[in-house]
Amino acid sequence: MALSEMTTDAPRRGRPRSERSQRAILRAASDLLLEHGLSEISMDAVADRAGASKATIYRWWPSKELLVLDALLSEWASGTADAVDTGSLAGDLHELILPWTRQLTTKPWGRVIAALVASAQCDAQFAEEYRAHFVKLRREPGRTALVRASERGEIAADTDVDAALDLLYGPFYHRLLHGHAPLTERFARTIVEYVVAALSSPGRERR
Amino acid sequence: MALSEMTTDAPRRGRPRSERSQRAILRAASDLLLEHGLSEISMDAVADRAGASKATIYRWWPSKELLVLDALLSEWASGTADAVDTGSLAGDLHELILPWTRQLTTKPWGRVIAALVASAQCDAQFAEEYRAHFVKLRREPGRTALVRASERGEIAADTDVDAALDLLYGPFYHRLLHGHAPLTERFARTIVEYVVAALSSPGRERR
Amino acid sequence: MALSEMTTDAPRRGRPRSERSQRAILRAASDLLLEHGLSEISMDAVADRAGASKATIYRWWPSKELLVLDALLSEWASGTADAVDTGSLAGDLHELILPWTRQLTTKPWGRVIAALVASAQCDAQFAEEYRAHFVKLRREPGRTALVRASERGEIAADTDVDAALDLLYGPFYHRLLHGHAPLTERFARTIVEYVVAALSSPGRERR
Amino acid sequence: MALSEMTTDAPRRGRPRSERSQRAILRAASDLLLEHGLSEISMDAVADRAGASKATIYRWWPSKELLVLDALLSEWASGTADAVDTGSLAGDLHELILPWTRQLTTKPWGRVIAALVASAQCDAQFAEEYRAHFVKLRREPGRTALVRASERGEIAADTDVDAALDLLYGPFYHRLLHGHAPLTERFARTIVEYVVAALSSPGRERR
DNA sequence: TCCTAACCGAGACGGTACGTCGCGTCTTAGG
DNA sequence: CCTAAGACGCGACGTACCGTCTCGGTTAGGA
Repeated sequence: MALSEMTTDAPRRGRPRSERSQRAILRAASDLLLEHGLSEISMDAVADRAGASKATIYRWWPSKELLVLDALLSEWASGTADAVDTGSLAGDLHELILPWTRQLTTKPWGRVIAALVASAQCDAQFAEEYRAHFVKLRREPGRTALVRASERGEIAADTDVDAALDLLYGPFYHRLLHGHAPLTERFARTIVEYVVAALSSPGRERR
Repeated sequence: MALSEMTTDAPRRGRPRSERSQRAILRAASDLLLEHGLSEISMDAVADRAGASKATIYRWWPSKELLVLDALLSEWASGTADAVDTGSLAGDLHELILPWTRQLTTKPWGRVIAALVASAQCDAQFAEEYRAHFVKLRREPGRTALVRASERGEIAADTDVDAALDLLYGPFYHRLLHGHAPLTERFARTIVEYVVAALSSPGRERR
Repeated sequence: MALSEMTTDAPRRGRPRSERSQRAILRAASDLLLEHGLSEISMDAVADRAGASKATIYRWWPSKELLVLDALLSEWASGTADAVDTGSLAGDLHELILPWTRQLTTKPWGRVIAALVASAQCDAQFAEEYRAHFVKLRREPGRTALVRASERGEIAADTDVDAALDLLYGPFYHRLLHGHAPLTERFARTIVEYVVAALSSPGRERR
Repeated sequence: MALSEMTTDAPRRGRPRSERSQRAILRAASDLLLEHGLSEISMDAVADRAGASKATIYRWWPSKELLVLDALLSEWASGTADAVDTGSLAGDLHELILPWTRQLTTKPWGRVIAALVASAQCDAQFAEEYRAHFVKLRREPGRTALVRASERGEIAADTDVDAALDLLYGPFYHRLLHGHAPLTERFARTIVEYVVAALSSPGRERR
């Protein structure tokens, strides 16, 4: 509902928007998304399953991609989980990464995200929307943790934070999207360990 | 041509396959791919531009995805570039990564690859084909370099090679697919540096 | 419109069928039919000329044959011309046959009908539809005239009415479909004369 | 074989035409014709079933229609049956009509002929070929019989022979092509009887 | 005994049309 | 003003035939 809510201050006249339809549409989209790929689901099918009309969907969501993005967000409504300060970089990153990977692997969201990533390639506007809600949302807490670690002197002051964030998140997206190996908890711990080691390497510190 | 070539030893009967058509089709696919996204290009358009008939395309490529994969491979025909032994892990990884990122950034292949990644989510067979030709092809030289580094004692013997490879390649795919930051040479150098630092960290070695 | 109209009493929901499209499609079909043979016209061409979409055509007519049949009927909408009672068999048959042959010869319907006849050979359902709307529609007034003549004693009571109707209509269809000779008014008069002679022959009456 | 035989006097060099293929093709065409309609059979299917190549078919028959016509003629190779002089018009017509209707009804040739008739509508050259081999072939003996009857004084000297032939054959083609009633022997006898009555009607003679 | 012309099968080729499906828009009636 | 229903124009899908075109082989007569 995050995306389709355009809060106008005007005291809306006429029949109000049906919450029932809205929920049914997002639910239908989510369900179909887990069964098929984004390109395999049709607006007709969503409308059908939701018992809604296509016109109603298009009235509130300008495209299939944004509908799906909204459906995804409404499924993951919780979970922003502002960075907890555990006192160490390793601890902070664990707190960020482990719940996130668990969320990613409970259901086949990988293909949904992959499809959104693909859609984003041809639609700059949607790309921005997607990045704002998916990528940055996760990176910002990570950035906070890195800055804290830098202030504590745990990592170098001249650390390339953006590259470091890519070093952290990249491996997960890589496995999620390419599927060449599973996204296990063990893998998550290993990556966090490597990232911490990379950034806190004495060799770098001395430079 | 890698994919559509099924070398049968049997003495081919009937009219032989037209190499001209084959090339024209792959070229048309490549060209269109650089102009539009995978989902925006139609088989009709490819056939039209290639001066071929749709039937001919479907005779040799079972799906748009495999055609596009083939087109991509034929564009990048060269470039496997077996791992050069420079004597150091950092040198080896540079030799692998820098030419590859240069190749990725000369043309807008990002969206093509993203679309292929998306397609792979819903088609296990294509996913395997894609991974074999795109992902593994790049990982194997990296694996070789890591094994050499391990044998030289440059990195720990118990290094998780698969995770390390994801640590190396993940950040590049991340930026390529999400587009939140550019794939610069500077970025490549930084990531290689971090990866080397992560694996050769004295803290790890002593353990 | 006769064929594609399924009058349901239910209070029609949703957007109503577009009469404009319907008319344009039938018109396009008629026009193309007069220029080419049934097998030369394509649904694409009909859709194009009608400014309609193929889906709309297929929504209302299950096959090209039924569309063409409908187009033909809508062109000949009038003209059933219930048998007029002129007091004599010869007069009645003239009233039936002459306007009909004029209708048949004003435009090149011959090849259209021939094509429909051919199509009917392979599709029993369409054959029935065709016969009901084309053949029987004309035979019934003829049958009425014959029965009247029989009641008047003009022809034998034991006349084989079906054979007599074939004797009457067969020669016209023969020339129409085979084209070995023209369907002139003179020919029509001659056939009617022969048929009346055949049925009212004293030789037969006495038997 | 009648149609595809262009007897050149030149002493053909090279490999002679394969009679085996020719027979197989005609047989395949006949078989498929009895199972499906002309428009349902494809040259590919004929080639396949005959174990021949499409090129071979097109080398000898310029179109599907002419191939089918040839196949039909080769099935009915015999049967021209020059008019027998029985001494009476009724007898002569019986001799002509009864064997012919028997031939027409033994197998579902009706639809084949109907399809040829339809094809003839759009191809004047084929139409002529068809009429020459199918229609005229039957009409000529009929014409002979009528002329004899006229000379004997059995029918009027001013009889319109062409119309009379249409009166005779039309009803059969009508039932054959429209299928509204069966082509029984009883029907044949009735039509012949009516035709004789029509032509020999005293009313006409005296006029 | 070769040579070579004409045939043969197999099967790929550029096309055209098929009938279906999904898109995003529209036009109804009704809450 | 919103909703469900559903028809609309559009355009791509993957398939089936069309008639043509190479191929490698085969089968004759003439050299």
